[in-house]
Amino acid sequence: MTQLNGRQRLIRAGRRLFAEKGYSGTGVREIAAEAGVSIGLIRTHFGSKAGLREEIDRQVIAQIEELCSRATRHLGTEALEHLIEDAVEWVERERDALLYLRTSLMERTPGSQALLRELLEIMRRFVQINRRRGLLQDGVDEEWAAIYLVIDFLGPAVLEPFSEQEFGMSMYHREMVKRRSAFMNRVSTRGFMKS
Amino acid sequence: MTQLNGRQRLIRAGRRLFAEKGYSGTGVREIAAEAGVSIGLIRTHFGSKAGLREEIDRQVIAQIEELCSRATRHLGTEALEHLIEDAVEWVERERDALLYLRTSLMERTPGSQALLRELLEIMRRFVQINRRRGLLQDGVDEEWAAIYLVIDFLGPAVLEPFSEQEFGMSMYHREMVKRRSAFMNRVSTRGFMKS
DNA sequence: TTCGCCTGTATACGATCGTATCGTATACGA
DNA sequence: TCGTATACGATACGATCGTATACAGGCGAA
Repeated sequence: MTQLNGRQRLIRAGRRLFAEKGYSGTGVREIAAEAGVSIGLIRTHFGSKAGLREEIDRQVIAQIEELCSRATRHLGTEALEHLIEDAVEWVERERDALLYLRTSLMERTPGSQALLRELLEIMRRFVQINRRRGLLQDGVDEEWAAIYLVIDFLGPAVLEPFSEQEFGMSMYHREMVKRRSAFMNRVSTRGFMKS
Repeated sequence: MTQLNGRQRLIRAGRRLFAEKGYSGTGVREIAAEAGVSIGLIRTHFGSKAGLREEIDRQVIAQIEELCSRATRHLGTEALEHLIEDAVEWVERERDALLYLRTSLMERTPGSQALLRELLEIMRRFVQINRRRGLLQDGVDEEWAAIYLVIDFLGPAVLEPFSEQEFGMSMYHREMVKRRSAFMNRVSTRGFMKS
């Protein structure tokens, strides 16, 4: 991290702090201090605090797009498993990005609307492709299937900050993921309750 | 609303503004203005801004507890339908409370941890009862079933602020709810994809 | 009545907010 | 080696933050 320049360090620091304490809960002095640079640099590179957020938004949205579109190249329940596994790997690599995504979604950032739409579009396409391949059960409400997939993608992210306390480990811990993957696979093909 | 006293009006105003713009995004002057009282009254009744939030937390948590425990007195998929329908009625009556719940959960309020735990406990009990009555399929991961239920309860709340834009109506609009209820019923008993 | 209490208002205070300004150091091509 | 752009720092400014203080009217108990 030390070899990063001021601009990149500000992005890192901003992403982490916005994720943890929210946009309006974080001051520019705090960001600059964590990045180890002076406050003025925010203005130099991003114009303002809001400009910094926009840049962070852009980068995180790009990561999510990449993540989802790579996983949904597969089909059926296999694609869902890929999505979960890719998400785990991503979270291990860029945990701050996930928590930022979560916070941003809750704060109704300019970028968060775009992010949600992108997520919905990806899931809609996924459902559509699977229907064409005959992998969808008959009579399924396709729009709700897409919404359902978005919710189940975001769910663990929403619970993540409470996960250590409630379950003793991260929602993206290998063991947790294995159980989640098994459960989701089962639910999506057979359900879990008797009718 | 006009016949409410200062204390109650502050709670209403705080709940709405915290829900919309977050805790640190909302100033005490704004709350007092919306409530139509003076700033000093926050200190009189709640000691501080944080004290006001704690009081709001208490009230919203109580509402959620009431909501969930009433619905889960029923069994099986019928209980899930009840939960959805009760939630709709609650949202129609107290829309701000739902949005507050959402925001609070994202901000990791002192109260939000308690709320999530309560939600988990309710769902765990629900799963356990259904297992005893033989309404659960064999070999289901019960802990994950509870987590899954929490996620699917919170999901629409998370999407709600984007719902009007993305779907043209609230997540708790009758039509939306009907489709959601049907989809969730189907998924929980049969899934939606072929294996 | 008078006292104390409760609800409520008005305003002042110090801290912190985001932003603007001005400064220097370094790098690099002409 | 000069000119200029870029990278970065120090500090000042006005606004707004949450909180504290001072005080006013209403009301029941003495």
